[in-house]
Amino acid sequence: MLRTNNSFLSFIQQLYETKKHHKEIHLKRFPKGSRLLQQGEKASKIFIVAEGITKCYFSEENGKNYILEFLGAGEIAGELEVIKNINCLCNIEAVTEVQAYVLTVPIVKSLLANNPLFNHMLLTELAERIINTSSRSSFQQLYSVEHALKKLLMLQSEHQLSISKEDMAAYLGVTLRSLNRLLAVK
Amino acid sequence: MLRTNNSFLSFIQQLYETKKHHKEIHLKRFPKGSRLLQQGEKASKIFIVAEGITKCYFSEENGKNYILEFLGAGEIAGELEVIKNINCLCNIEAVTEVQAYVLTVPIVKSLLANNPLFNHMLLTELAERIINTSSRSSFQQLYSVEHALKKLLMLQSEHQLSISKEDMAAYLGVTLRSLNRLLAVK
DNA sequence: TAACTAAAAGGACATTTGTCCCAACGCAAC
DNA sequence: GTTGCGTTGGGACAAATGTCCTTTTAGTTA
Repeated sequence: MLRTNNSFLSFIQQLYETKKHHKEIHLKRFPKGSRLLQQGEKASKIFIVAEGITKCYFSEENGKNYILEFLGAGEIAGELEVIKNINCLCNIEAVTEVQAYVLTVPIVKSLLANNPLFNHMLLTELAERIINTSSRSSFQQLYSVEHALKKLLMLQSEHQLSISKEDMAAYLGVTLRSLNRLLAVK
Repeated sequence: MLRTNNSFLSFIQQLYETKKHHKEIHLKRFPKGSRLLQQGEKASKIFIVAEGITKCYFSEENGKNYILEFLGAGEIAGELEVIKNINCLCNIEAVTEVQAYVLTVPIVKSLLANNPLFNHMLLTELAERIINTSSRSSFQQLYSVEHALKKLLMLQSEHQLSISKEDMAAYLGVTLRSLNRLLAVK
C-alpha cells in the first residue's frame, strides 16, 4: 500500500546532481494537503517523490473518493499521462509534507526515447503496479470488507503509516460509517 | 473490456513470418475452455492472441473468481511474469476457440533487452492496462452494482461480446443471484 | 475559560447483497 | 422418448452496507 522505489530514487538523484538539467528538473516542497496533480487537468509536470507520502486517488462524480495507493520515496506520478498523452487520471495529494523532483514533459519524453535504463525501470514499475492494483481489486471484490480491513491494518502497521479514518474508508471503498462499525465489533 | 492491440498483432505476425525464430515462436490452437496460463504455476511461455477471445481472471481461495478483462487479438499474456520473474498471477482461459502465438521465455527476454520498438509497445500496453484496471476498480467500488451492470451491458453490445451470466457476475464481482435480481428489475 | 472546528463514533432505518435452497428450461447422450 | 446435466431464474431469510443524523472528543483559537 505504501509503495517506494529505490532504483528510481537513485536514478533521479544522480540525474539531478549532474546539474546538466537544471532547467528541466528541480526539487520542490509541497505542504501537507496540497495537490501535485489534479484529476482531469493537463499533466504539465512529472513528479518523483523524494521525501514524504502522497496519496493517489480518484474522485468520482458522486462525490466519493477511492485511494489507489500511497506513494513514498522514489515513486513516480504523471508518467502514464505522458505515455498515453491524456489528462490526469487521478489526484496526487501530499499526505505529509513532501519533497519531490519535478520534471518537465520534454525531459521525460527524451528519457523515454533515449534512455534504456529509464525504460527498463519504468516497465518494471508499471508491471508492479498492475500486479498490485489488480490483485487488490480482485481481493476487495471477492472478500468481505472485514477481510480487507484486516489486511489494511496489517499493512498499515508494517509500514508504520498512520492515516485518517476517512482515508482508510476511501482505500477500502466503503463509507466511514461502515468502517466504524467494523472497527467497533473487532 | 474486450481489449485488442493492433500494433502487437502486426509486430508478432511479421516476426513470425520471417521464420528466423521458428524454434521460439509458433502458432497454436486452443480449444474453447482450455487454459493458456494457470494461476500460481510457473509461466514457461508467453502468448499473443491471434484470433478468438480469452478471459483473464483471478481464482481466490474462497472459490470465487474475478474477471479482470477479456483479451482479444494482439493482446499479450504472461509478460508480467517474465518482467517480474514470478509465477502466473492469474488464469488465462479460452472463451472461444483461440489461435495464439506462443513465445518462449528467452525470446521475450531478448526482445525486452534488444528491441526498443517492442519495449515501447509494451510500455504503452501496460500503461493502458493500469488506466483500465484502476478506473474500473474505482468505479466498481464507489458506484452501485446497478451502475456497473449498465456499463457492462453497454460494453458488451459495443463489442458484440456474448458471455455467460456467471462470467458477467465474475466481472462485476457479485454473486449470480445478485446479478439475476438486477436483471429482473431492469 | 469559552467557543469553534474537524475528526471520530454510533443510533435508527432502508436498501442491497449473500446464502441456501429449489424450479424451469434447453440440449445432448443413450 | 427419457435421463442427465449445465445454465438460468427466483423465493425466503440473514447479514452487510448506505444514508441521514446526532453526539462525543480533542485540539485550536479568540
